[in-house]
Amino acid sequence: MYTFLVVDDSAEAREAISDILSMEPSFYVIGQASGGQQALDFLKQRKADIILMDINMPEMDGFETTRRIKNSYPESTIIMLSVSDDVQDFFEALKLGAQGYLIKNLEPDLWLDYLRSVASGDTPLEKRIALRILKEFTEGNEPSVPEAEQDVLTRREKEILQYVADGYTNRNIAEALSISENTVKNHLKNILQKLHLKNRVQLARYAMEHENRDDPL
Amino acid sequence: MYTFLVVDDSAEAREAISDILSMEPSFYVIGQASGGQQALDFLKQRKADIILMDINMPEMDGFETTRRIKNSYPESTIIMLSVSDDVQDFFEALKLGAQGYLIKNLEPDLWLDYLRSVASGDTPLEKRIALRILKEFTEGNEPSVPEAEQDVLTRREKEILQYVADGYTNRNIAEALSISENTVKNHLKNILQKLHLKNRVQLARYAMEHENRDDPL
DNA sequence: CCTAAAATAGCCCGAACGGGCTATTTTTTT
DNA sequence: AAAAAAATAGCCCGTTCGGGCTATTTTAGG
Repeated sequence: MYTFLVVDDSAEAREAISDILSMEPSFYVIGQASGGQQALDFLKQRKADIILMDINMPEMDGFETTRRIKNSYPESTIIMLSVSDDVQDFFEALKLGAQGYLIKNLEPDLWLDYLRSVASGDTPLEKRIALRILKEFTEGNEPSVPEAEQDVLTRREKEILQYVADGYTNRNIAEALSISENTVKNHLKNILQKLHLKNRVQLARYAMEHENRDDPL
Repeated sequence: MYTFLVVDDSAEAREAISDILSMEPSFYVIGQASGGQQALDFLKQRKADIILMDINMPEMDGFETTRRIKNSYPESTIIMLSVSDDVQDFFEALKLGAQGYLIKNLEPDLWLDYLRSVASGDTPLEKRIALRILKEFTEGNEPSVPEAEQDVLTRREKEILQYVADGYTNRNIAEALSISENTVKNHLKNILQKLHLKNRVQLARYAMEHENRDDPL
């Protein structure tokens, strides 16, 4: 008996996913959400064993939603869904603490296999399974492991992030570093994009949680 | 030999303060700053033993500047200056970790007495001294201790603060709580004022640092 | 019951933010 | 020396913030 919440902005997609899930007798879809906010609202009322979360959604994307759900319910199990086999997205999902990553147009059988293994909680191997499935779509690519996976931010970007976390405005940062406010904004845009975050408060959270101890660069 | 940095937006005030300090041979004013940012910039170059910080300044007020200085240099000694004998301000200063609070139009002798005692580091009694001086101006007032001094925020305000710290926009918060965005903004304004902070990033910091463990309200 | 505090909501307005662009210079790497 | 990455800077434009107001309704406390 495993309960699912399906989060996707497309109603057709939600139906298609529910159909696949219905092929496994022990899987129950107890809710569908058309967006991140809806998902959060749903979870306030009722918990699901496994949350299937589309990445590409307007308003609040799957990364952000996952971040918030994990923030409120760290123990929740989230599988992220995407049409793409983007390695960056995949690692981003893992970084956010998602339990898995599924490419949408895989065979239903593969989905069920995967979800059964997640549900049964054989879970230290989750990542291996995800990798295996992902590999089906990336064979012929680079060795996939893009290094430290934390050093996405450049030195300057980390510096600016620290100022943001200290509550500086863009203008303040520009003054402190003797550069133009436009440059600060550019860095900010890049940082937001790289970290899949949406505003400077979330950046501040990120900075405090990752607490780059005295950036030993 | 004690070095001082005087922070005040008024040049006349800085001069007056420096004049008082010059009456004590072991006191040296090594710098003046006309604003919070200037003070921070100065401290990047040179440290002062004691920082005299005016509270009422445009741009970045004394509370905010103190918060940042304490953030970067927790060991620094800061005395906050004000024309008022506002009890709230006084406690706010202590809360931010300032070592003292001086009312501007006190007798120079009292200033020197006070600063000598701070400088000599007899310092657990700092607060007592500050209180004594403050008392000269509050005699005839209420028993001055305004309770827990932490419960400034109402239940609702704490709730909203939490959302802010989670990176929600005002609109998001309004939706999550089913109230108007205007109301959220009103709460936000009140919170900012009560905590003497300037923007939501600083609120996020505050929230995370004070980590209301599961608000047991 | 009555009153003070809190929560709700609106308006105006300037400042700050964030996204989407292009483009040049500097630094690093190959 | 050439190529790639990073840092700099600008522009436009719509959204979000934050401050200053007033005002009504709800909730608590005396």
